[in-house]
Amino acid sequence: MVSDALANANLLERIGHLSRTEEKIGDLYPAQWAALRYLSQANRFSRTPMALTRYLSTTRGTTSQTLMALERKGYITRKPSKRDKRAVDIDITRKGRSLLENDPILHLVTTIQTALGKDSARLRVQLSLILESLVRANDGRRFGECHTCRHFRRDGGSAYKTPHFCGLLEVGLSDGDSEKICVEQESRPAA
Amino acid sequence: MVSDALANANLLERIGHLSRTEEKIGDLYPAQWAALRYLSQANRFSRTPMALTRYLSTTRGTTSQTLMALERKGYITRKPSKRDKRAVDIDITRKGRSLLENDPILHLVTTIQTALGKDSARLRVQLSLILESLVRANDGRRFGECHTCRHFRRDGGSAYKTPHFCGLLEVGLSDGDSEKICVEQESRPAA
DNA sequence: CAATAATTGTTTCGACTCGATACATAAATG
DNA sequence: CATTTATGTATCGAGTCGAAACAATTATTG
Repeated sequence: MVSDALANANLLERIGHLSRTEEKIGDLYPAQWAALRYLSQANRFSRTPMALTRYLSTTRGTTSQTLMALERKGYITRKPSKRDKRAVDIDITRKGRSLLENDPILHLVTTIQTALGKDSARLRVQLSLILESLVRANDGRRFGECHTCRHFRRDGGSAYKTPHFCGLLEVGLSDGDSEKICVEQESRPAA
Repeated sequence: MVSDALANANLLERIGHLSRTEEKIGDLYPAQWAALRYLSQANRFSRTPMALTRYLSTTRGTTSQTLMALERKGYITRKPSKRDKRAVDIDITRKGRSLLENDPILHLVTTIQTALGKDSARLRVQLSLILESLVRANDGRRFGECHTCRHFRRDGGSAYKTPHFCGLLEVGLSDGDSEKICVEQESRPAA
C-alpha cells in the first residue's frame, strides 16, 4: 500500500522534527549535537570536516561554522592533519565526552525502548534499509562500522602489531578502531 | 536491547535530517513545506496558527513568520475567524494545492516503498507507537484523523443535514471532514 | 615534470529557523 | 466586572544552511 509509505514518511518527518527540537535544551544546538555525536562515533580517518560534511549531507561552509562553535565552547580540538596537509584532524575533548553523557537523543532512546521494547530489533532492520536507499539516492556514503567493511581484514594486522588491518588505507586497526564508523566503509558482499 | 533503541534513535535522526535537507529544492523551505502539508491535511477547525504551532511543537512567533512567507508566496490565505475573533482561519489556495503535488516528501515515500514494499504496514505501527509516546512526553496532541476520535459520531449528524457529528465542537461533519486530522482528536477507548 | 583539475577548508553573504519577549486583542474564569 | 488565560503579530539575537569566492594542497593528465 502506497498510503502506508506516505504515512510512514510523515511519521518519520514528524518524529525527526520533534526529537530535533527537543534537543535545544542544553549547551548545544541541534546541528552541533549531531556533529559531536558523529565525532564520538567516527574512527580517526573520519574525524575531518569533509567526512562530517558528507555524513550530514551538508556543505563545507556550514560544517566549518558548526565546528567553530564546538571549538569555541571547548568540546573539540582542531589541528592540521599530517596525512593530508589540506585536512584538519578533529578530536573530542574530555569536556566533550562528558557532555555526551547527557546527549538529549537519549530521550528518544528511552521513548523507543518503552514504546517498542524488544521489537526495536525489527525496527532497526527496516530503518537501516530506508537509510541505505536514501543515502544511495543521494550519492552519499553509509558510514557503517569499520568491521563490516569490505576492506576490513580481521586478525590481518600482524605486520603492524595491531589485531586488524584496513586494505584500503593500508593501516593497522585496533579493536577499538574496528567498532567505529568510517567514511570509507563499503558493504562487504554476502559470503 | 538498549543498543537497538540507540541505533534506532540515530537512524531516525539521520533519516529525518536527510529527508528534511532534501526538501530545500523547490519554492519552499522545510518549515514551510511542513506547514503547507499540515494545512492540507487539517480539518477546518484545525487550520489556525495556534493549531499549527501545537502540531509542529514550536512557538506562535515562529509559526507566524512561516505563515507570512506562505501568504506572500500566494500559497495560503488568512482571514479573521468568525468563531473566535482572536483566531485566524487559514486556507490553501489552488496554487498551494498544485504545489503539493510536487511535495518533496514524495521522494521519501518512494524510497520507503522500494526499500520495504509490503512491510511498510508493520513499520507504520511501530512509528505510530513512538510518536504517541513522544507526543505524550511533550504534553502535546496527536492530531489523529477525525473519525478515530472519541467525540466522533458516525451517522449522527442528521439534525445538521450532515452524515456525521462532532460531540466536542457540536457541529456537523461531512465525509471529507471525518478523514482529516484535527487538533482536538482524542483516542477512542477500545470497544 | 609542468600545467590543469579536483579536493579540502575557511570566510562572507543572504534568507530562513527558532525561542524568547513584549504587545494588543479577545475569550474565559471567578 | 476584574483578573487570568489564550491567540496572534512584531522584533531581537544566535544558529542553520546553501552558495560563492578564495587559498592551499593533492591528484591527474598530457
